[in-house]
Amino acid sequence: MSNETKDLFNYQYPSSFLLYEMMNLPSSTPSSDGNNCLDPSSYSYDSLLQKTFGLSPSSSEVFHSSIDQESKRYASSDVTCETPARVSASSSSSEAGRPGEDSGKSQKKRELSEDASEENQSSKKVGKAKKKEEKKQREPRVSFMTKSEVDHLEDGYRWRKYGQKAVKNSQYPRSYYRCTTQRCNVKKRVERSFQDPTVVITTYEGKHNHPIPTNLRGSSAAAAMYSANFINPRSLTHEMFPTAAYTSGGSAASTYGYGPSGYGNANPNSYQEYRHQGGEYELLKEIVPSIFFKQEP
DNA sequence: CGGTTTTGACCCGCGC
DNA sequence: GCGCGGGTCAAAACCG
Repeated sequence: MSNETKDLFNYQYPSSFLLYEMMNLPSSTPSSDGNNCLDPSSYSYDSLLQKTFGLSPSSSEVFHSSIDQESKRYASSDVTCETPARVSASSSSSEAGRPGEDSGKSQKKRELSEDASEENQSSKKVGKAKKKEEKKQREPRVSFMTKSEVDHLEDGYRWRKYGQKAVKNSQYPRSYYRCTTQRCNVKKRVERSFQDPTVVITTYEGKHNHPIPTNLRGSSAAAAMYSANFINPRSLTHEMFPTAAYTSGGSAASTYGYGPSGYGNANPNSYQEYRHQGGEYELLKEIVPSIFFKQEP
């Protein structure tokens, strides 16, 4: 981590560390072996970090937990990708659902309201079936756990909040964000761990089809990314995510950072910009390099 | 004034 | 079939 980064990091997130997890979602993902674990062979997190973040594995530990569907997220993972010594991230590639996801739901309502109109009658049914398929093939998701006081991590992209829901068994709500770039269907969810309020879980879904907005608040954005630091998440992870596999010696990468603002946005300029970590390694590559590599001494 | 956040309503899938 | 929880919509409020 560069000095600059560090400074920034310390400045903004003195004690934040990042936990991360990448998951493949639906079973439909071509992930290697069928289980929902990430395929270690595909992407070693360490290497990922080193390549994209320029971080060395020794810098921190990474946790990886395989998660199935978010709904079962922290509960299902007995499957676990007992991660060996290294964490691996996998990418699922089902981009199939592409056009959908978003459209799926948005269509929903539109259909409902427009259905009233004649022609939509048929599209309604078709649409539903279609939606179903689309739904099954959700986009790859990547989720990160970051110890931070702020909920909103800045990752360089611009997001618009479109919903918030109370999370069961948690006193903290989950916020839903969508990339504001036109035709970009990337979404992300942000919530706090109910077991450790200091940990923010951010889940990205989809892949950005556009470059990162350049009007970031300078290094702060990058810093932010770094900020989501990683520090020995071990204890945390174990307690919080029983199923999460944890690796020692791995490194963690931070993906985004926050602006000083949190929920509401204390920082006028940074309020809704983050760096997004797409759903997969590729995404990481797309995004990270520009920011992280630069800072590498 | 345009873009974002808030928030209640709605839809859907799933388990019982 | 029903209830529950998750995810999204969209109108209104808010803000720079």
